[in-house]
Amino acid sequence: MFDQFRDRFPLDDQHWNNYINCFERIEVPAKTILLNEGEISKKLFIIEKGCIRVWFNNNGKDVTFQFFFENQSVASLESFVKKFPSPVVVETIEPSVLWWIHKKDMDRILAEVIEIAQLRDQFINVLFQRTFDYMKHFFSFIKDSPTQRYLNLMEEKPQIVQRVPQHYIASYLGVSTVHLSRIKSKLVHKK
Amino acid sequence: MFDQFRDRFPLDDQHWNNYINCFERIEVPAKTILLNEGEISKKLFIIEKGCIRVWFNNNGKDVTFQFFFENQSVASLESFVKKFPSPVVVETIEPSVLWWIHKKDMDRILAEVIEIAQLRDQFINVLFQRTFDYMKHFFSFIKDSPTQRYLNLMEEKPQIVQRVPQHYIASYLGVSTVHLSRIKSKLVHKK
DNA sequence: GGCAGACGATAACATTTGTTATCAAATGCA
DNA sequence: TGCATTTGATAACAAATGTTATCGTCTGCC
Repeated sequence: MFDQFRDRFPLDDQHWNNYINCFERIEVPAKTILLNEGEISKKLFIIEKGCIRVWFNNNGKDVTFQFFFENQSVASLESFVKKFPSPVVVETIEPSVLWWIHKKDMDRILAEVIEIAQLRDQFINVLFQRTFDYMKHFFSFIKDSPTQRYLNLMEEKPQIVQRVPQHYIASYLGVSTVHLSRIKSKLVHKK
Repeated sequence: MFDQFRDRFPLDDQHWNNYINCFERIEVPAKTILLNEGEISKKLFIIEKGCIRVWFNNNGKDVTFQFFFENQSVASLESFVKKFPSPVVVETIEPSVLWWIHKKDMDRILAEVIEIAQLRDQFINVLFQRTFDYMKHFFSFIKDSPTQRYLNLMEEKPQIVQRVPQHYIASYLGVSTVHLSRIKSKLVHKK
């Protein structure tokens, strides 16, 4: 699982093994809630197999706003970093195989690792990249129609369209399930 | 202008003065374009007086997506950091007094300053905070009606409502100017 | 002072999107 | 296998929002 990341980290084997031993492997069924609204996040997850959605309750309707797949790490970032009650629920969509690490271990690793200039730069790059991704996603809400957002999604993240139930995608795109059906139907009709 | 920031930086006066001497003061009229779409951003601005909007052209309509006021720093972040052609235009709304610094100076300062643990943590915090702000703004597009977004804006950033022409606010909220007028009119009527 | 352009309100109409209800197909599970 | 649940399509209607056009006011500027 971790081998694929090994060469990005200029650490000796002892440190490296020490770090990856902090992770624990679990297997969970679909619809497992990994973090509930209002909880304070203590775990960071990495997905070996499966997928996860992050959503929140908006006046009784659930609104999905992120999807994660294999090899991605997942947490309610704001809650994990700042110890705020999580505004979101983290939940598996498919039966999944996950690795998790406790926040106190993660903090310790980060504190050590950030002294290494190269890793620090990687870390800062990741933070920038995350902001850019949000900006981009946000842009598309301002400028694109729901139909265009759906087309973008198929183009840019086909995994989501293929693996995720459609009603989750609808709320991710900011439309009702009925309307997403209409959008798909119109697209097929035009061909 | 820079005194207000002085105590946050554990630097000796020589370094500090050296850094702030990299900034240059300019006065510009309203509707001055500081960075155009497609340009690569070389300057970071700090606003002493005035306000700035960041917008982009979407099929002939301009869409505003950020406002900045006194004491805030402004750049097309993605362009400034990654040297990409800017997707956005940076433009003054009011006649403004600005301080700017060239990217090559900023990079040098950052490289020096990031070795200081305390400043590095501040820097990382700013990056996190920026991401959280985007998430929050984005959330409100998914979950709130345009009316609610307008109410939030009045509550959270009254400066914008007070100082910025309404048609810019409309595109910032993701509605047409006509609809924003309707929203305001309904709110007044209900009182 | 007067003029051009920017700004904002409003009306009428068009289009998009949401809501509710119903049905069919697929899926999971006992 | 068979039943309950989930998922998705569609229709009919309601509500929200966009578009175009018109008008009045304000503002900066010569």
